Parts: sequence; structure tokens; C-alpha cells
Amino acid sequence: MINKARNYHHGDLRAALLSEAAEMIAEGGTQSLTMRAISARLGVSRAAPYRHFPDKSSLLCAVAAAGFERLTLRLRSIEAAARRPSAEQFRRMGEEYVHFAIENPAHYRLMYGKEALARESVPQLREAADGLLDFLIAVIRAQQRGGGIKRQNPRTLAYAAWGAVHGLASLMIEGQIDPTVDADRLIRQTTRTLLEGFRSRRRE
Amino acid sequence: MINKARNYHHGDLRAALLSEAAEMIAEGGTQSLTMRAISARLGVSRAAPYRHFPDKSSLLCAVAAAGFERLTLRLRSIEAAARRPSAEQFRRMGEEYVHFAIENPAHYRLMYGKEALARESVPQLREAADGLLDFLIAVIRAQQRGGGIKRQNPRTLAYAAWGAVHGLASLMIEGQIDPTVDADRLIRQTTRTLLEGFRSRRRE
DNA sequence: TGGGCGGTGTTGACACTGTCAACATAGCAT
DNA sequence: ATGCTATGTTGACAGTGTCAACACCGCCCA
Repeated sequence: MINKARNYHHGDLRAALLSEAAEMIAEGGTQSLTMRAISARLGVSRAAPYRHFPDKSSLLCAVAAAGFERLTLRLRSIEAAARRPSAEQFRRMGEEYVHFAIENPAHYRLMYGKEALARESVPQLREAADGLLDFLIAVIRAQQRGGGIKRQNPRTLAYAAWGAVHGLASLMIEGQIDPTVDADRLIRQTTRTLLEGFRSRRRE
Repeated sequence: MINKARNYHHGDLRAALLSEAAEMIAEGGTQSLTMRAISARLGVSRAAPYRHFPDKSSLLCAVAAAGFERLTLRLRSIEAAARRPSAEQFRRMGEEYVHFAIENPAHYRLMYGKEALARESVPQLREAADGLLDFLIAVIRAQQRGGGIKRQNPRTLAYAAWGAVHGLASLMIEGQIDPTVDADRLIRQTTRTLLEGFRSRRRE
């Protein structure tokens, strides 16, 4: 049962499929991930993956779900780094979000691509994405309590924040941003501009 | 030369391919657009399209480019509706942007999907997307002159605005938004929040 | 008028894909 | 030892994008 490789049975093909899939996507994009190719790389026949995932789409969804979990974890680590919520911390989460996308463009694209994905039929993916949203809502609530963010429906604000960073990330990884602009600077300035919209209205 | 249909030669296959492709995408998603299917719908053989587009990707890029042009046109019409730029007009452009995406989800997805698209090799697409960006920059410049938007590099602000509405649109068409929330209300509130970040700093 | 020529459309073929049915093996429980 | 179930294999099929070879149309020029 403990990974006795090179046998008729692989040992833990399911886990191997997930990690190999993520690696192939990182190397050559989702396009390059083919059932036959991943099977060959794992030294297994083309139909073997179908014992663990009903179809290719399900495998991709599982990989996408793992992406949401990793992303949420990264944002959580920023939350944990400061002892009290601050507007600057909130902004830095936005930066971190975009950095994640830039570092894992193909994986990030997969997370949001509906094309060729039967999302609804894979609850794990829905839950992973909801996990990210719930985290954002909680962060915003905490910021509101701290007085850094204006009082308004936290869910609405979470969608606005999520959308804003997702959009910037998306434009960047799809090559829509003029390559001569300094990416880090753009991210910093943009998150600052966005933050101003979320701020509590000053005493005026 | 003038559309003599039902002949050996089609008349204007190139234009027919573009419009039929857009229609198929709207009906069943990019997934459903296959070279053989579109050829059949136009009563032509499977290889005929290759006389007008070097490959499927090029056809998709051309459709995507047309999408950018239509979107830019819609935003322009909002600009034209008011005689002077105002912050409210700027916000309404954001609303219109998201509405376009919601009304043409598959087409919108195609415009930004790098997957299976050889973007660089189709300058027409690059130009169409740049046309949208240039328009946004011009709008922001005008708003800055009118005093509605803070003075900062217009290009940077344009990216921020573009990204923000693109992200919201993307979340909505990918089904990431809780279906029980009122979409129009969310769009209105989000564009308001975003706008506050772009506003000129008040005299404080 | 006729002859050819370039643009356009067709047919046959190929390699590749996801997926299924039928079969084979391994290891565990009885 | 026997059989059961989970897992892996092989052969096959329909569908895909794309190319090479061929066929046809209509225009230009002799």
C-alpha cells in the first residue's frame, strides 16, 4: 500500500495525476495537458486516469480547486503576518493576489476558465472558490471593525475587491498590458487607487 | 460578384464565416464552433474556410477583434450621449462595459482567452484591444481636465479602471457571483465604490 | 473568341484527441 | 485456496484540425 512503484498498480495514481497535471499546465499551458501525455509521463496506460476521474474535465476541475486553496492560503499568510488589520495590509493582499496570478498564469487561467469545464458537477471546485470569497468577506468585516473600510454590505465590497484584483491579474497574464510599464509599480499604484474607494469616508 | 449564392463559389465566404462564427459562439460557446460545423452551416466543404483564414485560431482572433470593436463602440456612444464629461458618465461607462459582457458572455470570454489563440500573430486583434485602451485613456484625460478624476498617469488609471470592470464582468459570466444577489444593484454599487478611488482628492 | 491563370471550393487522408467496452492482474478477505 | 474488488491495459471508435492533390469558376489578355 505504501508506494511500491514499478508494479502493475501504481501506488497512488490519483495524487500523482493531480501533481503531474499541475506541473504540465505550468510548463506548457492547459492546452498541453492531454490524457495520453500525462499517462505516458506517469508510466501508465491512457485509460488508467479514468479509474480516478470520470473525465478530463473533472481532473482539470480538481487542479483548479487546488489552485483556489493555494491562493487562499497565500492571502491568509498575509493576514497572519500583522497582528491587527490595517488598510495597508488589505492593500498588500491585493498585491499578493496579483502576484499569485503572475507566478502561475496557466494555473490561474484554468481556475477561472469555464471553457471545457463542467464546473457545476464538481462541488469541490465550487467550495474552493467559495472558500476564497468567504475569506475576503471575513477580511472586510475585520477591516470595517477596525474602521479602515467603509460600512457597506461586506459581500458587495468583497465582490468589488475580488473583481478588481482579478481583472488586473487577468489583463496582465493575457498580455494586455504594455510590456514597457513596470508591473510592480502598476500593481502598487492600482491597489492604492482601489483602496481609496474602499476607505471609510473621512470626517468632512 | 454580388452574392450569386448557390454557385460553386460562395460569394463572400470570409464575411459569412465571421458572422456565422459569432452566431455559433453566442449559441453554444466557443467549444461548439468547429471548422466542420461552421462549414456545414454555410453549405461549404470543411477545407473551404482555409482559403480565408490560415487556421481556426486566426478565425477566432478575427471574431474576438470584432468584439473589441463593438465594445468600444458601445462605450463611445455613452461618451457621445453627454455633452460634457462627468464622473457619473464615467461610471456609466463602467456599467455599460459589464453589461456588454453579460449580454455576450461567450464572445466576451473569447476576447480575453489566450488558450488556443495565437494572439501575437494576428495584429488585428492587438490593434482592436489597443483601440479600447486608447479610448479609455482619452476618456480619463478628458475627465481629468474636467476635474472629476485625480491627476495621475492616465495610462495607469486606465489600466486600473479597465481591470476593475473586466474583473467584475469576468466573475459574473463565470458564475462566481451568488445568483441570489441583484446583478444590476451589484454593478451599480461596485462602480460607485470604484469611482471614489478615481475621484479628485477633495479639498481637505 | 478563345486560352490560360489565379482565386476559390472539394475530396481523401493523416495524426491526434477523449472515451468506452472487454479483458487482465494484484492484493485482500474469506 | 478462492473469489471479490479496485486498479490497470488493450483495442476500438467517432470526432477534431489540417494538408496535399484535384476541380471548377470567372476574369484578363491575346
